[in-house]
Amino acid sequence: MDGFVATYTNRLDQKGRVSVPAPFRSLLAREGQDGLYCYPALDQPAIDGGGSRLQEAIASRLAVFETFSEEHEILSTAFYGDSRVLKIDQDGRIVLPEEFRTYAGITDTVVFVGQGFKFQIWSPERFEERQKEARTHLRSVTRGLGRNNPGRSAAGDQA
Amino acid sequence: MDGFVATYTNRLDQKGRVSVPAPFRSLLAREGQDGLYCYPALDQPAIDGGGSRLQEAIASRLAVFETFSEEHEILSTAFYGDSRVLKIDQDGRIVLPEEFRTYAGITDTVVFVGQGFKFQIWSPERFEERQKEARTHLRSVTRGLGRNNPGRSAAGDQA
DNA sequence: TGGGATTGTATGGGCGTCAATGGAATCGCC
DNA sequence: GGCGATTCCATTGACGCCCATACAATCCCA
Repeated sequence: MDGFVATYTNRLDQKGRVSVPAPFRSLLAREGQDGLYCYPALDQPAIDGGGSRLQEAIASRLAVFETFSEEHEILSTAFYGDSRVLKIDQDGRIVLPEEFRTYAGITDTVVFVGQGFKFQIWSPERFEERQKEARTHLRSVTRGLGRNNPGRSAAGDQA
Repeated sequence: MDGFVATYTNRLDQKGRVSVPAPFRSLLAREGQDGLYCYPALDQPAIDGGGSRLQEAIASRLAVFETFSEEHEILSTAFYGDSRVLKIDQDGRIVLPEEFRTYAGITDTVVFVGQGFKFQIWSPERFEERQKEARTHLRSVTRGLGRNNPGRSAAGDQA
């Protein structure tokens, strides 16, 4: 069962470095990646990250369009232009670029959230808000289904 | 999977030289190119640049049209007629020809934008608009529009 | 079974190297 | 010899690489 699972909270140091959770690192290594592929999440103030599977997913979305078509041009600008390949140093850390920290509202602490074939990087505060929403939403859904409270929300707890 | 990824902003000096971003240079080297293949982008005030993969993409794009057909003539003129092979000096810099700077509205700063198999060179001002447009477009594509209609609507597959 | 040792991870900091950039020097064509 | 173009050199600042520390979980062994 390969996939990014669980959430981890790590701190940024003064250089803007942060450790990628070890389980995520070993999964990336298994995908045959040395760098970490990242871009701003489309509909959330967070950063999407992953390895070759994430890249392939993006490439396949572009592949349906004719090369040099206007559609291909503009989408590749948005996809690749906003992406970064972050180098993972030998201690397992990355430096989060300024644009990403701004976009996600990150200052000195980040949350890594596993999402299967990719994961997300959040600021703790914003992730907390989102979790709250997700829980109430989930509760209303389960109530509607007439089930018992199944327990925690899907995204799990702290590591 | 490697391609041109991310955006870099570099300055032109008084001689019109500008550093090609180091990651782009190493990718060009891996493609077995020493020069940088460039031409004015078809529908945008920017310069397309790349290596052998870009040239192959152009060739295969042209190949679908019959030689001497009107489409072939028009496209080959656009792709080949105004193209240049810019020499990369030993410090990793190129000299942007006057025609290119004029076409792209470049004065003293340029933006290199990765687009996978190629990249583009923009003036910062114009790129900002273009980027806004691209992000908006991506959002609208990803949202509601038919995800299973790769052909005519804008959307590809799920990522 | 308890405690010490060991290992792996996260984190902080020092330092050398490389990339970007500006300017000088050299080459070549006219 | 003049002038543009190319090569070479110097500076600076960021980044990668390395080492040190702290802490927790695990293992080993008496």
